[in-house]
Amino acid sequence: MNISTRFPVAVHILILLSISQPGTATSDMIASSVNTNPVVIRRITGMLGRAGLVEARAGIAGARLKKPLADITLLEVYKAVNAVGEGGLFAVHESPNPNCEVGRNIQAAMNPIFISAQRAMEQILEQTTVADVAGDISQLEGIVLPDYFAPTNR
Amino acid sequence: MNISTRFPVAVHILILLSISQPGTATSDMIASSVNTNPVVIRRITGMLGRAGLVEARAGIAGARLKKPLADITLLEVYKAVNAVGEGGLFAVHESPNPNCEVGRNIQAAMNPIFISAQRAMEQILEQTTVADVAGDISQLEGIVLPDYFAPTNR
DNA sequence: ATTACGTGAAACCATTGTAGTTACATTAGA
DNA sequence: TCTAATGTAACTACAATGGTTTCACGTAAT
Repeated sequence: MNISTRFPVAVHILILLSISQPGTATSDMIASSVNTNPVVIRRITGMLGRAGLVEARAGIAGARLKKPLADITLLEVYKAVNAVGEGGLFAVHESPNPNCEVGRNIQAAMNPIFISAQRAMEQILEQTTVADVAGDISQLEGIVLPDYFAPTNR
Repeated sequence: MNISTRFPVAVHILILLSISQPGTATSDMIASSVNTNPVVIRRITGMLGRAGLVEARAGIAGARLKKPLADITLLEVYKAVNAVGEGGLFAVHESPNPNCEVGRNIQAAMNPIFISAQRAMEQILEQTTVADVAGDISQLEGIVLPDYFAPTNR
């Protein structure tokens, strides 16, 4: 299995919000860029709102960023959309046999490795901001974007 | 979503195979330690066999390790059981709108980050062998196991 | 040879997460 | 008031996972 597309879609949404004139990035408009249904966009925008990354109010077109993109790491977005569920990235097999020496210790033995592997992955996401991604896009386009898209410390 | 339990179960299987007398670790016996169905064990053992980590033959009880546990990294096991599917750890939203500057570049912009995040996670798995896990188990048990369980370079 | 045991594999099912879709109440603003 | 947009619930389709049954086949012991 792999990590939900909510994650890249959320990044897509944030970038669109930042480059759009206020009130123009409706869920319909965003959906046509992402190529999905507006309700999917509203669901994800809602998660971003609950995480404090954007502010969206019913009836008002277009959500508003609550932070500049340069202050939003990919890790924040990833967590906002619950990209990896409760139990962590790695699933464990439940209730192995406590009467077997392997069964009763395997989870304790593997857990630290799972934790550090997941953290290693998340640390990469933490080192990049959404502004970095937007900057890469503008480079790919050969377009000059405002200052706040300047790449950070990569 | 999270990574399949096939991964920890496969590690469990390998350790059981190594500490069992030859021919005693049947899929039934392993299943009772893992607490699942014997067919699930055979399915996973089959994947380990196709990856060259064990050798199992129909009619012969218990698979045989083809390498010492100290020579099997967790990454090898993880790949053997196809813990992360074809598309990689991170899913991308398909066919975003090519008429939008964000839509037509978002994948190219995010892909390198996805790649390196996944690789960071996998590198942790590569640094640990199944023998290390077995060694941790024996430590938790306070049991002394044969030399080939000695922890490697952690 | 027959029998018992174990593996390999196919087939089926229930569960879960994801994403798409429809429908509708609610809110802001012209 | 009317329009447009959001928030949310509900339903659907689909895929991956893991459990289960069933059966053919291989091995080994009697």
